[in-house]
Amino acid sequence: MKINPVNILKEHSLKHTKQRVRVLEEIALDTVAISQPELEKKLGKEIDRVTLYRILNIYEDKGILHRIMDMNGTANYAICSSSCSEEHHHDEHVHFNCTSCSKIYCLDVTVPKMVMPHGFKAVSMNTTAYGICEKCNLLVKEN
Amino acid sequence: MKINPVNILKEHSLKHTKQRVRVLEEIALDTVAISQPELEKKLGKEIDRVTLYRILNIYEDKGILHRIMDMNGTANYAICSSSCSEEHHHDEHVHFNCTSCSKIYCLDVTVPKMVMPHGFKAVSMNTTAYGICEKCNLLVKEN
DNA sequence: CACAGTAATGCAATCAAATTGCATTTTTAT
DNA sequence: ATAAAAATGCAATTTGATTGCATTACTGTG
Ligand SMILES: [Mn+2]
Ligand SMILES: [Mn+2]
Ligand SMILES: [Zn+2]
Ligand SMILES: [Zn+2]
Repeated sequence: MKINPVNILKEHSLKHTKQRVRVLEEIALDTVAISQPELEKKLGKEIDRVTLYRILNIYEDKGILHRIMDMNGTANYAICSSSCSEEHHHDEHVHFNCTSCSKIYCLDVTVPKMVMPHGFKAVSMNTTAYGICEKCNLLVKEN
Repeated sequence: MKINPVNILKEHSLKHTKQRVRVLEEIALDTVAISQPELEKKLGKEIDRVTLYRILNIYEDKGILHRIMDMNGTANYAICSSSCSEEHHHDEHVHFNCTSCSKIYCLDVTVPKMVMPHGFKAVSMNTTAYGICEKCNLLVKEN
């Protein structure tokens, strides 16, 4: 699915600025989530650090990006599926966090329904698997 | 199950200091996980901030505590089940993060096995449900 | 139980992440 | 083209975490 930053901005009635377009382009480059530090490094001085924070926050609020926290408390961002909205993120798929390369994948695996104890009402679910990703597994085999 | 801080320290061949005992006591007070900021506040100036960091880290390494990250990237700590070791944490239960009181519960619900895509080898799993906890649900009904 | 070696603690300093305030620049509607 | 509103960049601040080192506390041995 092709990402069109300009359309996305329009759809969410956000002003079209080159910084906002740039951030979406960068995140759309790869299917794996990108961490805030990585993004910062890639964008270098094209975009001010503070502006990046603000853009990421607004994108999350609007349901354009979803944020996945890794075990170090670092934020990672990926483009949301089209069903996400300002009211609710539909991010009910499993994430895979590679302990070798530390990349985070949005897997096409749905989180199974789980029965909560009496009195607990779950409205959303977050599942992350930790282990070795496809690429890292291949690298090991080659050597 | 009753927690005995002194025994726990012995079992893991850690030196017995009043700060270490204090931290375990505090965490054992409640079955819900406690956040680092809360802990810091509760311990006040009994224990230096830096010492607390070091104690929590060593407890996690040793498999005495497990760390649960909330959606803000804040660390929360709970006593591990007895089956946890330095080699491997067995924390395969579901966590419940209340969006109202922000408490994190270790639920007695096991994470169902999920099939990973080809090439991805998961070694551990982390599942957190977000919603309203038992206590907060009761509070709502009362009003 | 004293003592020596070793490890843990507390404090100050440093590093890093995130937020805030405000002047300047950019966008968009008219 | 213009004006109002919003976004950006920069400096300053706040908050969170780590490091180095002198002092203090623990533990095993005699
Ligand atoms: Mn995802
Ligand atoms: Mn737990
Ligand atoms: Zn990998
Ligand atoms: Zn609650």
